[in-house]
Amino acid sequence: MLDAAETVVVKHGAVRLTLDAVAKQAKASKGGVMYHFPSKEALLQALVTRAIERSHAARENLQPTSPAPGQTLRAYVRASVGDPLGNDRVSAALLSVVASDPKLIAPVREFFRKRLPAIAKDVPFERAALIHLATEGLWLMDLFKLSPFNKTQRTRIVRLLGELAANGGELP
Amino acid sequence: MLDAAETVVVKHGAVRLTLDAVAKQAKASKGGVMYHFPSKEALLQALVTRAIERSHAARENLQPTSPAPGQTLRAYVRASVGDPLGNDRVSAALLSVVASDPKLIAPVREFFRKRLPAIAKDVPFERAALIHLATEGLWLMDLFKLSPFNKTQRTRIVRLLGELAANGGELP
DNA sequence: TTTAATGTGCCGACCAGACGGTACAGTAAT
DNA sequence: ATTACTGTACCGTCTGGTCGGCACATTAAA
Repeated sequence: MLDAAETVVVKHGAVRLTLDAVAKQAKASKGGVMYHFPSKEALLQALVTRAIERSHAARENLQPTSPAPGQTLRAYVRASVGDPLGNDRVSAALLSVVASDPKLIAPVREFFRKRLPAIAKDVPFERAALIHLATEGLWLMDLFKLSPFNKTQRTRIVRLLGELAANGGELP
Repeated sequence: MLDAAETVVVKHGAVRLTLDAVAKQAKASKGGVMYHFPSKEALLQALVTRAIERSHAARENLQPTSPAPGQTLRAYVRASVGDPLGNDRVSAALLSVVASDPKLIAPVREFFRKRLPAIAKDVPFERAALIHLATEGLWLMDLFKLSPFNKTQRTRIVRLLGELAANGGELP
């Protein structure tokens, strides 16, 4: 059922996430959808929860073997922007709708709040903050298709972010 | 008329930007709104154009007197994230709706594409890209109320961005 | 063993409200 | 007469949500 909802969101965007559309995609009836989710908001909440869990898992899977400083931050960078919009089209499509509802955005905020200390424990604050912001910036701009960088430039930037995180490299 | 639309967007969010709501806010009739804008999309387009112009003007107004390298980039940083969500609540509220419509997002993308070379001409590419991304990241996270930084931290970050842009400072 | 009762999972028709847009008669100023 | 609206009424569509009911399975009673 949630799979069907995600398919709809990715295919037609979150604005067109309709109970009917989900029902159709799931080869069920609207009544059937309403049976599982008491309201549309409940459905959206479930989607958000799932997206958060997936994002969390994506980073865990890239967790480094070596405990050298900055490796966790580097894993986060790779998990987030390693390949353009590869992993998480669902979050991408969801965000615009979720953003306009305080109830839905709250768990996402919580997720972000907890993630920062988890990934940046062994890196100086300002460096970690900069890398974190740039990574999120790139992710968000990709999502809105707003990024002014071409493919080559993007690759360079991602590499730079990884180096800054792990090797303590300096900016040119 | 556009002022009224902006008021509605800021007060109730862009999802509730209704022709009726705009008419009511402008103390006019719906017919009057439709007289000026043939469709709702036209109204949204006008709002987007206005927001872009305002953003452009905000940066121009902070244009530096000295032509030292990085000053333009620094002005951009200050104009964008100098104070939290001070200048441009309209763009903020608009974005979530604009993002889900390719026709509306296109001019924004164009704006971004042209802005990057304008602000980063006299700064090494990787440095400029990093500052640009971090700035946009901070702006977007502020907008979605997703930023995990408190006020003190935010101030530090903004200062860091300015220094990296202008003085060629290095990361701690 | 047959029959009745209860609960579950789902269907599909329908409803009420919101919204974009149309139509049109009227009006006040230029 | 033209322009720039107002005000009202209306339409079609979309959407979230409700509601009665159906098929089926399990359980309880006769």
